[in-house]
Amino acid sequence: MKPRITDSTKNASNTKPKIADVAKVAGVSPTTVSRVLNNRGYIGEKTRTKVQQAMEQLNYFPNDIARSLFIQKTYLIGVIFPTTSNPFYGQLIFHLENIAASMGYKTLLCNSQGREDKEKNYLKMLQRNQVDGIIAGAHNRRMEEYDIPSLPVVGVDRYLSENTPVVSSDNYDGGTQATQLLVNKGCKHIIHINGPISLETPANLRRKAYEDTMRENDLTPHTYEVGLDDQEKIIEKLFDENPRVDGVFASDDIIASRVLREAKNRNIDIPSKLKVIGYDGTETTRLLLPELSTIQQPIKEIAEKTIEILIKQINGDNGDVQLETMLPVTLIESETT
Amino acid sequence: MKPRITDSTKNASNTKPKIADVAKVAGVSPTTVSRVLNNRGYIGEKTRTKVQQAMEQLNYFPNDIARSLFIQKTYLIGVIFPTTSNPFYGQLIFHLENIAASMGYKTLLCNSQGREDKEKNYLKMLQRNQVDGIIAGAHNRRMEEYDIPSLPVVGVDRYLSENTPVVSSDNYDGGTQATQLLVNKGCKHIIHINGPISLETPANLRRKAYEDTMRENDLTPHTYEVGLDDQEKIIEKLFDENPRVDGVFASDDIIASRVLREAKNRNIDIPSKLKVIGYDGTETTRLLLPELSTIQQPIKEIAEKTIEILIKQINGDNGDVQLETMLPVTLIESETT
DNA sequence: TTGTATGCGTTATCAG
DNA sequence: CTGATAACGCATACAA
Repeated sequence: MKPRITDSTKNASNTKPKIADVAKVAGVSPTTVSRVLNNRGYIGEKTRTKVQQAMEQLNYFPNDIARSLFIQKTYLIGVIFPTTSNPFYGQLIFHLENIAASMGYKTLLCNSQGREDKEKNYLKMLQRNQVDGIIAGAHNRRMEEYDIPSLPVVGVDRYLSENTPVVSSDNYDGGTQATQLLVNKGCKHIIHINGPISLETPANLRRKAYEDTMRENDLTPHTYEVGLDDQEKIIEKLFDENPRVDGVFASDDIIASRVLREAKNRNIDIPSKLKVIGYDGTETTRLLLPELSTIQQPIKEIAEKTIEILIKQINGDNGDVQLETMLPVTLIESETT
Repeated sequence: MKPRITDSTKNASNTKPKIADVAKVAGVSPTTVSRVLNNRGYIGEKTRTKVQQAMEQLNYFPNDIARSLFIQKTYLIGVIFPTTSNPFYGQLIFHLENIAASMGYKTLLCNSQGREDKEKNYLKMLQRNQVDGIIAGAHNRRMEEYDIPSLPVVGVDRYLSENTPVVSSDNYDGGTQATQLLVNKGCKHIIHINGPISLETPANLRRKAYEDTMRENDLTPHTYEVGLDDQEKIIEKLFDENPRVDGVFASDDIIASRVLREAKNRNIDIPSKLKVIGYDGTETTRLLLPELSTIQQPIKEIAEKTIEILIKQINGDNGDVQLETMLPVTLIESETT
């Protein structure tokens, strides 16, 4: 009952055809084949079609490895982030790959999991693979490993090293809008939750904006720092230590969702007793937790700007790349405020 | 105030050092350098250290492109899925890349967005790049394009072509468990929501299991088909047409979350009036929507098995690869049932 | 308009 | 134990 495997007429021999094979079939020289492949120089119409037919017949695919070796360019970019599993990075990487592909670049994916050793290994791997550029938003502190001579690098929401361009959302404005919204809604005891301040990231501006806005409104700022694995514990502590808390600005939507959960556990009504606002506003979060108010990052625009700057650098236009780009955020007011 | 850029002592010239450069510095032949690089053949201890020092000094990185060209192997695998933005694919791709990396393979990322034209382009791109293998779970129907002579391919939850191995969760068992749970909880009017049946995917077994289980319990199965863009509309229709519905088995958690939302809009209490169960159980869903009961796929195990089969094929062990692998699911009972 | 020869950086073969 | 040489598949300078 198994369907028999029909003999493919495409390619009798099992080795991949190369330019020389195409040339032989078409009755021309390898150079000519290369010419029709790249539309370079003058070629007769008849020879062109002859060659194209030969390529069809042999099911020929150009070998980009050999080509890369010769032209000294791979059209490969490395993309290093903690994990595609996270909705923000997943969506960001989707757009990065998508835009890169539309410009002829291919994406080598690296999930560093926030581990410095992995990140360094990936960096070496990418260099061995002769990538044309690197996009990263992955690690803890500045790494001199990112100072690679003549290898363009762009950071997303992370300062990678001196002189490495960074693209991010307008974190200060986002932090201000989030905090001010809670204030406007009458919250008096507003707490901020953020990642460790030791991470040198533009996202720290969210915290600064929070603190500034609190002070401008004669309120006392209070920030809790969380890591990746201690979020639940810290949030419990937050509630234990601050029974009067009536507003929380979480630096991302995952943390915000954990706050909502803990509030539910404690029978604290949202939003009458406690208002919560997050940050990111990914598609997935909007879908699964639409009731969460949040500051939405312009993820697609961040990706576009990042690729634009990277490719500008790859092409040697180093003159007019700005070191820091901040894109506008959008306040999404929903049911938790 | 700008910090001055300290002259790097690593590499004065701006061109990447190659084996010949290392050889020159170490005072040996390129062959010898290659030998210490690959630990091949016999090498004197002194020459080895001499060479290693030279590599350090020049900050030498082997050129994997050139190496690939010679050894006829790239250690590259192509990964084609609709989008990393989706929590299920994001998590799956994370594990795939992670495991591949641990085995020395690099991942070329392709987001096909469910579009056949994009998928075909990616397939060509991957072949031009001489990938050693392809993992895909991306498209609508079988494509003969996946029948590539001597290029290993493994599908995840998708039948790609005859003779292409597939790895998936045990969809039939998952569908049975989900449906039976609703039945056990007393639901009489259980509706199933699934993707178009025209997709030739093992996930269709979820539907079959639902239908079989319903009949075994003397209930009438009723399935609504949704695409990517019409989910909200179809779900509204479902409620309009079935006022007595008291149970919904959605074929993924995103759909399930939309059902929950619509139920809320209509003031239908969950779970007393309506019970809902989804499918996937990704980290993100569990985090953002923990109240949702679901059938959890063993995503990491799926990734492991997929890579195992792919690499087995890459290594030419074609004998004992099974065409279809189904991994066990886990019922997560939460608050929506 | 087309063909010949060379080299991209690496490794394997074979000789010393 | 080490070195010279050819070849992987391709694209360019140069020749015809």
